[in-house]
Amino acid sequence: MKNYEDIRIENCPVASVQKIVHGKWTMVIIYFLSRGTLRFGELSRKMPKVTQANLTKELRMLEKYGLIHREVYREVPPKVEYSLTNLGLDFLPVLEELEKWALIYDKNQDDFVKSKLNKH
Amino acid sequence: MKNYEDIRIENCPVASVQKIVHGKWTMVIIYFLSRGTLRFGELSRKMPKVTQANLTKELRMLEKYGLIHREVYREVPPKVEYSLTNLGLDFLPVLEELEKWALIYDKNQDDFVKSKLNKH
DNA sequence: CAGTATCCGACGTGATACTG
DNA sequence: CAGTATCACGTCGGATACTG
Repeated sequence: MKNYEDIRIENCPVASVQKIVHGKWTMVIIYFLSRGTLRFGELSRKMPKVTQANLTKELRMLEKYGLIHREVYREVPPKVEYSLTNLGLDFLPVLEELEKWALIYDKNQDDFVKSKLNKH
Repeated sequence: MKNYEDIRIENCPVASVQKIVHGKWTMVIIYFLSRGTLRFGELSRKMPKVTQANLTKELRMLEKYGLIHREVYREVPPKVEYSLTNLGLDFLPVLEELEKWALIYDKNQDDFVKSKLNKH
């Protein structure tokens, strides 16, 4: 019995990728890069709430996990471009489903609010 | 975590639901509940790495966001059943895409390891 | 331009003990 | 059985300042 309990989370294929979706800004980064290659500054400007330090951290993580590609141009001033890898592109269907669900979720929240307002 | 309302401003539809997928165990909980209603103890046994305290927190969060339903039976001993709401069921396509991607990701990692081993 | 370096506080997460 | 209550610890993320 105890042994069967130990099988546990291996039965959930989702658990292994939790470390990727768990980052606060990862989904947003992938979303923006899905529309095309972006330089660091461009990405940073699209996400003004993220500090450069944290944006760098997240980008490094996504690079490490193989979802994005970092292309450094040895120029002055320096230029770095970020783009999705094939693995990153494969992630887009997830994002699309998540977007669809986000719409449902938002509508649900609206209905919830309205149902409260309509009470009399 | 700061408030997630800030993210919403940045033109990314995904950002608004980040607070849900960000939880370490939320996806796993939804995964298990997608296979049917479970009692607290059953769920807990499937996820032995999660303490009761944290499992409760996550369940309360998912309940608050409307993804799961908590049914309390006033019995002795107490009995509580968790199940997905319609909104929770609507989330399953996201989970399915994520599972598909997890397989690609895992294979990718394998290939990465193999390519390292094959170097001579 | 594209980062680093450093500090700090808030939060997430786990361990343990207790309860109606 | 299904939780609560505490405590402890590590990490995440933000603010600010600095650099090749």
